Amino acid sequence: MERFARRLVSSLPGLVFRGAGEVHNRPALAVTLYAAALGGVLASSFGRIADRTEVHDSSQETLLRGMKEEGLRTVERRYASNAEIYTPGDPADSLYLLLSGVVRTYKTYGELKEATTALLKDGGVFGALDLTEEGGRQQETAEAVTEARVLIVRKSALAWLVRRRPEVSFALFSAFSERGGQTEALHGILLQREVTSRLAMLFLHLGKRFGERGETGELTIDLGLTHQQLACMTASTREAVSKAMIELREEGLIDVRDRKRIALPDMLALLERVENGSARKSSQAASG
Amino acid sequence: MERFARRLVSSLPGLVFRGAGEVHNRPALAVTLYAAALGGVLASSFGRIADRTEVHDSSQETLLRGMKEEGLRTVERRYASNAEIYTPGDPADSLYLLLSGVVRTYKTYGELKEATTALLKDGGVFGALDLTEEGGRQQETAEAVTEARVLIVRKSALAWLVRRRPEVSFALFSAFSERGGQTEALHGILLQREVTSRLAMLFLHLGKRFGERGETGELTIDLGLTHQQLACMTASTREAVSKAMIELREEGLIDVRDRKRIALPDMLALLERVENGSARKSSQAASG
DNA sequence: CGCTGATTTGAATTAGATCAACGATGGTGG
DNA sequence: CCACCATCGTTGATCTAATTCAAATCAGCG
Repeated sequence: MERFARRLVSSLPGLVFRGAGEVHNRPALAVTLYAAALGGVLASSFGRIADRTEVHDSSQETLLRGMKEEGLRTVERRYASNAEIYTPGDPADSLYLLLSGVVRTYKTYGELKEATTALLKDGGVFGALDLTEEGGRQQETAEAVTEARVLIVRKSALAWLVRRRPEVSFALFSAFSERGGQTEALHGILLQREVTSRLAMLFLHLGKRFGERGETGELTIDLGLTHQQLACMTASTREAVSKAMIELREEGLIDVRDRKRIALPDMLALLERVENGSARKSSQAASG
Repeated sequence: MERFARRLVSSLPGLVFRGAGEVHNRPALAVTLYAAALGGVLASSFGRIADRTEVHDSSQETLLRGMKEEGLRTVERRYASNAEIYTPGDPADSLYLLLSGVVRTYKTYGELKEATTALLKDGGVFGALDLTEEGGRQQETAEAVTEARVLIVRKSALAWLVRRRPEVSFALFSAFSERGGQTEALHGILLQREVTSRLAMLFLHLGKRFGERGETGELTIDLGLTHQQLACMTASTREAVSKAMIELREEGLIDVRDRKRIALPDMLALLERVENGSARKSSQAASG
């Protein structure tokens, strides 16, 4: 798949994939690399399926099978839409496996402001991601976006399982790094200066993770997100999101269907929009 | 220590630690929680020592001992200050353990702009943090800030070791979650709207991780950071950092000693500054 | 139908980026 | 040891983007 993405990317004007060692501080570098990161999605737009999620799913299966076969005590719980799963201060002695549905985690900053830190779909793992600190507490809030089924496992039980079945640790590593990728993506969003770019970046990210491919082959994000929610994910305001959405819509980069279904006709154009938007005002080769 | 932090925090006006379930959308909540997270540092300002790093160090020892005893093939390498350890596109088939010195990882955005994503000290682990994807590539650049000794281990070798010695996986979990905490902290910084707040947040973070306690009991950050470097860590500019620094200095929240030694006389006041700075302009109870 | 919440628009204000310029600093090589 | 140069810190003027505030429109729903 990576080969495929490389071919795909290098077939576009201004996007050249370079090998290791050649990639220092060149124009359009960020586009290139991010395009490579988007490889799964881009490739699947040509009829192929991203393999990242498959890998991940299989590792979750490994984990679930291991837990089952060793008779680990787990609790499966259902949460209605908007229900809180845990809040800051709750003991962080368990890990949460999302079996179905969508869950988001967020932090509150300022007095009333909240920022979404991650959006998870089935197969995701959340809760403070470490097995060592038993006495820790949650630092953020997790809430169900859609109805969700969650499997709750004590970290101590998981630690026991890891000792007994080392291979499940790989499932955990995989889940952790998946989560790491999420937060990395959030950086990609927050580091953009302009609201429009941040929003574009967010859509790229959401499209990659939650996009559904319709009949026409277009990727659509159908999470029923309000402008307020988008503002929370881009560290911005409702109004600014409204304006940025209109801007992106007029440029044909996104397309809002009936109610809150966001279609992404051209992810690469969207990506270039991000680049150009921020490239316009970049200066001062930084050395810090 | 947590109990201690709680007592400490709740002894301050406006800062009340609440138990689980009581912590929904209350004023000063973020202060409370962040103060709890800072517990180690705050507590140590009363003569106690943060335990987080100790735990971490011991887990790295476990890892090193395991690698040694099983005869894992590793490469130890020295890097001069400012030397590049890897760049984007390099194969991500190894993990890097920082034995001594300081290393930073950064990404380039736009054409010339770079953003520091993590600052690591001895005991830190870097490189793409997953053991599963062998074929992946680095997405960011790692460079030595000070002279650094780095131990490089193949992921495949590490995977073998995990299977053979399940306990080392805990060391890896610990290292990964440490890194996760780093990126979380970065979010805390980037989510602040104002440069002054972002800078204050950065100092809190750096103080927590790199602060040295002098004779007077003050925490000082002595990394020789330039304004340009601070700008890179706060997604801002040199000039804006200059102004923000002066502002913080005039408020007595930081104190710059001879050359580039930043002293933090009162971490909690700094924290409240972040809160108030953003509280002034918070509105719209968010539900997204 | 009137309510509530979401979206959109506009005007005023402000924070910060940008650009330019200056002295200070520190390291380099002659 | 000194001249040179690059980087750093600071300041001010200008300009743009985004927040803030206010208000109108629109949607679904009891």
